[in-house]
Amino acid sequence: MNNADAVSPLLRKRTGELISDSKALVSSYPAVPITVDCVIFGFEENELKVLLIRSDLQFFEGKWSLLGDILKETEELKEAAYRILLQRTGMSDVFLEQVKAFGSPDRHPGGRVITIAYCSLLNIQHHELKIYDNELHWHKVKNLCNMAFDHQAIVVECYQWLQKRIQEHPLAFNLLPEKFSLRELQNLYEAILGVELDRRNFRKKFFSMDFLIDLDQYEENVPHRPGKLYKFNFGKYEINKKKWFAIDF
Amino acid sequence: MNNADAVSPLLRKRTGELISDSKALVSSYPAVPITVDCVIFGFEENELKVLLIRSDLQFFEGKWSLLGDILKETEELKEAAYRILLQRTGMSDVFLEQVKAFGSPDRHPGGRVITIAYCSLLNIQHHELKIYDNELHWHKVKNLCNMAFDHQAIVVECYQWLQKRIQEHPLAFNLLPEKFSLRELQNLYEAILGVELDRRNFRKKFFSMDFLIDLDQYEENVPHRPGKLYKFNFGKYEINKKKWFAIDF
DNA sequence: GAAATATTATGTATTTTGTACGCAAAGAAG
DNA sequence: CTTCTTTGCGTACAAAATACATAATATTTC
Repeated sequence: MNNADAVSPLLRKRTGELISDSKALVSSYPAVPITVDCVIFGFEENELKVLLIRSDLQFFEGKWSLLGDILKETEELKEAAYRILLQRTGMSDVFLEQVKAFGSPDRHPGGRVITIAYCSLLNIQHHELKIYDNELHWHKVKNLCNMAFDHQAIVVECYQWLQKRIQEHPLAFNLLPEKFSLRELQNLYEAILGVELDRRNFRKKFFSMDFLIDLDQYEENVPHRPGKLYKFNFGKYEINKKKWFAIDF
Repeated sequence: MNNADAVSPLLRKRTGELISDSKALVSSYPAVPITVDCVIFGFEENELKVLLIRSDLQFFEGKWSLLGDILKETEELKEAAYRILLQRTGMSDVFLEQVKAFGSPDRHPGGRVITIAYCSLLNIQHHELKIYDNELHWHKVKNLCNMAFDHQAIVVECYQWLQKRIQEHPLAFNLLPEKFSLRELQNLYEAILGVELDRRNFRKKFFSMDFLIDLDQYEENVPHRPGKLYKFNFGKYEINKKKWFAIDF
């Protein structure tokens, strides 16, 4: 860092003269290492899960960490998040959105590091999903503990963000296979929101929105009467978003 | 920047050995200058406004810029935002929330600078509000143009964030005086959301939430029948948030 | 001071949406 | 064939959103 002679815009006296050398200005600014962390959610056995890796810092020995990396010099923030996702899961076409920047001066034991947290949603059963590193594991979001850095707080923020978002937008479908039954969809909402919903009213609500495509196919290998399978009509949703109603809580 | 020998967590080979010197690790990371930018909204003459300053970079001569500053070495992100607010407006007890990080590599002509955008809401008529710098001006959000950096995009994101938020939480009151009439409140919602609402139903909705305190005082110096003045009961809201209903759109 | 005008304040009728159930049909298991 | 579970459809009732009517109170105008 080279901030000895940095003059912040806030303290700079306005002389009427404009700053001509903006490169010199920026070089005088103190700099901070930036990382991007991905909170990758999946849904398995009726539980919301998050993908974590064992920390490779001695300081956090045995603790779990989010999947992150250093931001490259000429890389977009989102680009970095996609890069992490691709390398860790083998998947490229996944839902990804920025949630929040975390920048407490003491959040990293090695000095100040600011991280931008991204939330990602994917289908754990997807055929493209390939997790090579055996230090990677899916963890139930319900009982997280023993996490490195401020990563527990980051997961909590992303989880709350997700709870709000799935009620307002059709994000939840990213966590399911392309074809799903209404029961699977309901289980997902119940698990994420932590509530019990009435089957019949849940069904009625989704049908009234008219975004589900009836595939005229049925579940297989279920130990009960198979339910119909549906697809979400993302195209129709984009055209007429207003018909999306908030889900009960 | 000292990233010649930086090894990203993603590429680091997992040998089973843990990293003991986390300070050396962080020092090897490339670093980026960080700024915090405040999108300060106010409400005046039935219009949403944003506080801007003339850019002091020759590159952006004549263009308008958000109020921002360099992040200090041991400063919390939010702390920096409060510092900017205090120095620019003289106010310390204002609504402030992080909205998004903006980090395109080319958003600053002097080299890469990442900024964390905060949204702030204040009452333009507040007696504590003191704007010293005569390069500072309130601008209508409706017709912004000629802005420096990516600041126009940042304002747009914050505006959209605000539109969503005022429907779900009682943020709007931060833009009004402590005592306000129902008409002022409705004008505020109509201006921010860009819709027309029915007076009688708007009133009914707010009264049914039961968060407004009837002050038994009336408007003064208005050219028509004075309306009753109310205060928002933040305490009651904190206890029973569930009674907040979404406002119409 | 009376009438016209503008705005506040309150109410009601209708429609739409949410909620709580009942029950038949389809498959699985014994 | 009977029992159990789950899907799928329907209906009655309660709550909320919407549209609109009218009275009350102040200012302005003549």
